[in-house]
Amino acid sequence: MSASSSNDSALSAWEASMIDVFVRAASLIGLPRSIGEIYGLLYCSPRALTFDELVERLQISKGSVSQGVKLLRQLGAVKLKYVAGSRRDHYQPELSMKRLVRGFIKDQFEPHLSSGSERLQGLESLIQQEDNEALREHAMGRLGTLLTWQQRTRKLVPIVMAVLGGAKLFDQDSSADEYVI
Amino acid sequence: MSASSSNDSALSAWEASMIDVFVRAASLIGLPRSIGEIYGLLYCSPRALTFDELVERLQISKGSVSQGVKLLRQLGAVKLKYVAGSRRDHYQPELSMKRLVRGFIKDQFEPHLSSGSERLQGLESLIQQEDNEALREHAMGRLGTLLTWQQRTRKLVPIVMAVLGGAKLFDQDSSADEYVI
DNA sequence: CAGTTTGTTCAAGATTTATTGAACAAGATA
DNA sequence: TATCTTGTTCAATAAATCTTGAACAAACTG
Repeated sequence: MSASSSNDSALSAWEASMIDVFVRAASLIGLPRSIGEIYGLLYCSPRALTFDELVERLQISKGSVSQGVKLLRQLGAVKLKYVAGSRRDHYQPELSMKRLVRGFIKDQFEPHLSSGSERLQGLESLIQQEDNEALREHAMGRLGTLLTWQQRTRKLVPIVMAVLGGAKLFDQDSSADEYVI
Repeated sequence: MSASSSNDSALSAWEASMIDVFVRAASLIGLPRSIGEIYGLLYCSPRALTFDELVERLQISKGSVSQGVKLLRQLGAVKLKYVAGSRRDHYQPELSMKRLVRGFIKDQFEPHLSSGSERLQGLESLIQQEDNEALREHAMGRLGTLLTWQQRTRKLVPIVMAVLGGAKLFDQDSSADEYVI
């Protein structure tokens, strides 16, 4: 017979291909392959899947599934569904793009933005210790630019969320579409 | 005397701290440490720096500087400045946030978005090979959702660029600020 | 309680990614 | 042409990250 423990849980062609899309998307935002696989399989499935089903169909370890599901739930990308008569956890994917993006921003992006703010605060006093006056003034100017960049980034977040929430803006640059928040 | 070949090119406290900001930012968008270091040092400097100065002040190899500068130029984050009377290349940082973001999106983001489009195209025919009709219809529904997400992402790019370009939008969600493109 | 089911933890191993540095190419200089 | 300067390439090495799986904890079952 065929090699390896062939079970009927193998992924179909379209499932493998759709999971591949999520694996690439995960990699794009710096998340490991297994995360993309787990979310991808849940996204393909018409019903909530159990821990064991994820292990078996994806052929990855229990450890990977456990950690992957943990992070995905933290991001709000996967939710538990309680199924009567079963002790097992059943996992479902979040399907709202807005919530997915919000979860990612809140968990993976905002913390860096906040710690960045603190860091820039401390930078000013270090710059004041520079002896060379011209260089010190130059550095203060650059610090100012950095603060501007930070402010713009902060303003961007709610705008992105608004667009993903279905809001429309009027956009005079792109002639074809009209947006209004 | 002190250990190691101590030269007077060591980074000052504020330089190290500012470079650290860029190293973290680079890591956030999936770029290696050396890229953040190179851009960071150029950002600190009041004048264009040479290849050798980057190697010596950052204490990284010629290979890293060569590859790092190559990518940064590709992203449009670093530009050459021709200096009369010197054969060496002199590098300067791009200081426009809009151009920095545009370069990053064009080089590192758009390609993935484009290849994603192709991939979704092929997915439909794979789904049509699914025997189970209910499952096939479910999969088609999910593919549709994915296409919607892709469209929204594409619409987002020009909006982000517009905001970074200084455009203002009216935003009814955040009560404090008013934006109008 | 003893055994079972379900999922977690984390150190070790596997894999991926980044960095180094010696050999090399291209162009200036003498 | 021979030599020097400047920067690139890429195979080997180092470092960072991910995955595995055995040991463990918690909660249910009989």
